[in-house]
Amino acid sequence: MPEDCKVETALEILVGKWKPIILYQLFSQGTMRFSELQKALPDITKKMLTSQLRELEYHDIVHREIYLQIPPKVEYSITEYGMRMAPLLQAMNEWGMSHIEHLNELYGAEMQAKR
Amino acid sequence: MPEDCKVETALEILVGKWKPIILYQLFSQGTMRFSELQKALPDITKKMLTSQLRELEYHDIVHREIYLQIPPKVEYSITEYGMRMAPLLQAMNEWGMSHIEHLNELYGAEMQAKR
DNA sequence: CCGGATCCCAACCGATACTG
DNA sequence: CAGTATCGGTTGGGATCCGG
Repeated sequence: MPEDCKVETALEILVGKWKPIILYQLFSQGTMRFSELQKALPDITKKMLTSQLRELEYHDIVHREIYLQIPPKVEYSITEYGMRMAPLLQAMNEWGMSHIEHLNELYGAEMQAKR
Repeated sequence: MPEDCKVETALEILVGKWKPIILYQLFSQGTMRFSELQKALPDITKKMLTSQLRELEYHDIVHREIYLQIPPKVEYSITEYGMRMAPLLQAMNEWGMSHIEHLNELYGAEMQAKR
């Protein structure tokens, strides 16, 4: 039965213009401050960075640590549970890379995996 | 470097309100006619079914076989290349199922993995 | 420094009607 | 049967400004 397909559940968590790249940063850099994420992702607005992080936090993928001080300091990191996503992200990344090659073979290399 | 993250490439192909369930149908049923897909997905409109299938076809995941006859007959199936997505979809499905359980533990079972 | 609130636009999606 | 055309609603995301 179609209801048994939970691919969409996995997608929910990853879908969002900035989520994959945010996760990539946190996975590779470890703990990062809000401003460090901003620096790493120059084109994202504060609003988007906040909302994307909040959704990841809701799903227990990202942990938000608030330091009560002036000026404020907030650090983000991958949760222990979030670490369990690593193999999946790795698999998606590898599949994505090979798919880009495949598209180049199909349609030629003059395009860069645009759809 | 962030540009090496191709998770988004994999997402591009799966994102779309009906793509996962369409793939689920084709993977489990094999070849299906347009009308059979419509029957299996009662809430999808022809327009959406067509457009989602076209995008999957562009990415060489789905094959479209047209029979020139009256009335028309068109069959859709997973391409040989598309078959290589099976392990990834399987992994995403399993991760999704376990994540639903995890959310239930976190927030209680009164909600069904809604965000 | 780390956001929230508001407004706005573009892309996505649905309903309906029409066609080879 | 298997689509296309058109229109209109909804939602995700960006720009800007305000606040603790």
